[in-house]
Amino acid sequence: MGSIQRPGALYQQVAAEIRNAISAGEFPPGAPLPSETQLIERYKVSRPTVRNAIAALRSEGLIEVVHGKGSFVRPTPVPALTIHRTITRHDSATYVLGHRWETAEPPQVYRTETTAATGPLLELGEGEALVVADRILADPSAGTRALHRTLIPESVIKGTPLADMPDADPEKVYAELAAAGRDLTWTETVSARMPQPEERAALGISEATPVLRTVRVTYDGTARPIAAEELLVDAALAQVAFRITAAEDAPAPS
Amino acid sequence: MGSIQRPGALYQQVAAEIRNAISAGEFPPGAPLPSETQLIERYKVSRPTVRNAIAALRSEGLIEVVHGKGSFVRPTPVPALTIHRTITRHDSATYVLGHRWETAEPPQVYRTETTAATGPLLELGEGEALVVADRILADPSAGTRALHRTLIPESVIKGTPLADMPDADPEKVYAELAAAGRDLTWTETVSARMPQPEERAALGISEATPVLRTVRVTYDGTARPIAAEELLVDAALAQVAFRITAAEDAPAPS
DNA sequence: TATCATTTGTTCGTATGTATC
DNA sequence: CGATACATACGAACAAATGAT
Repeated sequence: MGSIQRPGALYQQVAAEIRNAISAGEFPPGAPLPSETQLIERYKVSRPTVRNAIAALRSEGLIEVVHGKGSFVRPTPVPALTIHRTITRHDSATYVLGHRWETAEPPQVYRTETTAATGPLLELGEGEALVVADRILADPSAGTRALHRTLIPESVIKGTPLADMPDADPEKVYAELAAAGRDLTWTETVSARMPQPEERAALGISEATPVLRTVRVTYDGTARPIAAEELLVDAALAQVAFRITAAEDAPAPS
Repeated sequence: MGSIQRPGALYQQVAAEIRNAISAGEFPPGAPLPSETQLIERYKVSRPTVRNAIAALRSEGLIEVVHGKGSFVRPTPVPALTIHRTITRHDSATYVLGHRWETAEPPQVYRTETTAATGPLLELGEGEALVVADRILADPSAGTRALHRTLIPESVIKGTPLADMPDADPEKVYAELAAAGRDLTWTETVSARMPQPEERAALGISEATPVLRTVRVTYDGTARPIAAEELLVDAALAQVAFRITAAEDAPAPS
């Protein structure tokens, strides 16, 4: 299936170098990359090799190339359009984001701080203390895997039993929070993007295949959300389905 | 933005030829494409040109290339995994799949027959009569467009007022069906894939960007669905959000 | 308006490495 | 092991888009 390109290939090395330079901030979002000629000099490779590296970054959605101008770091896409639905939960199964998964590997739990990527999820600024749990889930019957991440602000956990069991299942987390008398509501958002190289490797995703990203944010009636869950699955193998029934007081949809 | 590659480029012509050959059935799903050497002879072009064409088809997700073996037509991905949710509709706005759109161009309505792609949506075999309406929708405030398609079996329309107004808005369709005494329920499915070249052009989607595909299937309690809607939007610009509240009799989710 | 330098796009040629059968 | 097929890499030349002169 997903033909694994040789990682030691010259153009892959160049692509990795540029990738690192971007994440290191040398080329911030929107900034132009060095021209092909400059990259040739910088890395002492031929033009086909440079172009191959650029093509790899392009197909990851990391950069954008404009004929006659140059290559530019693609800004993190902020969805300008959100298609909203308001729904009421009726299902009771203890599923992770609506599906029963097995945990393929022990969860990785760590403390960190909110970043520009994770902060907005929880409506927090950058640099706030955060407890993160990463899981690799598996559905053996479908032969699929998924990446699951739970993010909870440390301020929410502090003083609760959760502080002593940071590797708890999401279900237990919600049960604890509900037991603490919180009245929970949720928002779920479905989006899609091209996977990053590590995500492709972890999920075994073949090229030109996007990932579905489902984010669930939990509220308890206070100003800020108290937790966020993120689920990444191969979009070629998985979909998210909603069975809908009209409430008696609701007219027909559309 | 989306740097439009020159359509007249040699490798684009070759890519188009292969694309046509695939959709014409010369290379069915799973079948191997001719080798690079054979393509060089067939189209009288150089190896880089052939490889460029193959790279284009790869990035569309149309073919899969295996080192040392060959290129193969990728079978239409059937989602092996569906993440299910059951929800109750409470919103009443007359939106198209939950969002207010403007119709950018007059809808294109035509009669056709179900295919291997459209048949399963309505749980019909191939060759059943179908009324299809294609729309290009726009959200000027977000600067985004969407492709919307309505599919209704002719057997459902026959004898109803809809037979005389095939270009009706989806809202009117549901209103008519509900007025006919049908008790409607719906299923919505969110998936993602790489756009086809025409879809990319119609939506102005930049490369390496997937499209979100939302499909709504309408049931009326009988065995088969009576209508299907399909909405395609740029996944970099749009997301689908569900605001969730727990029913009083429902436990916490997940 | 026209021209020019810069930058990316396209196309050829050639050679060698590596996976598959 | 050999034949076939795709992957990587270099060199070279011209075309086309962009922005500044």
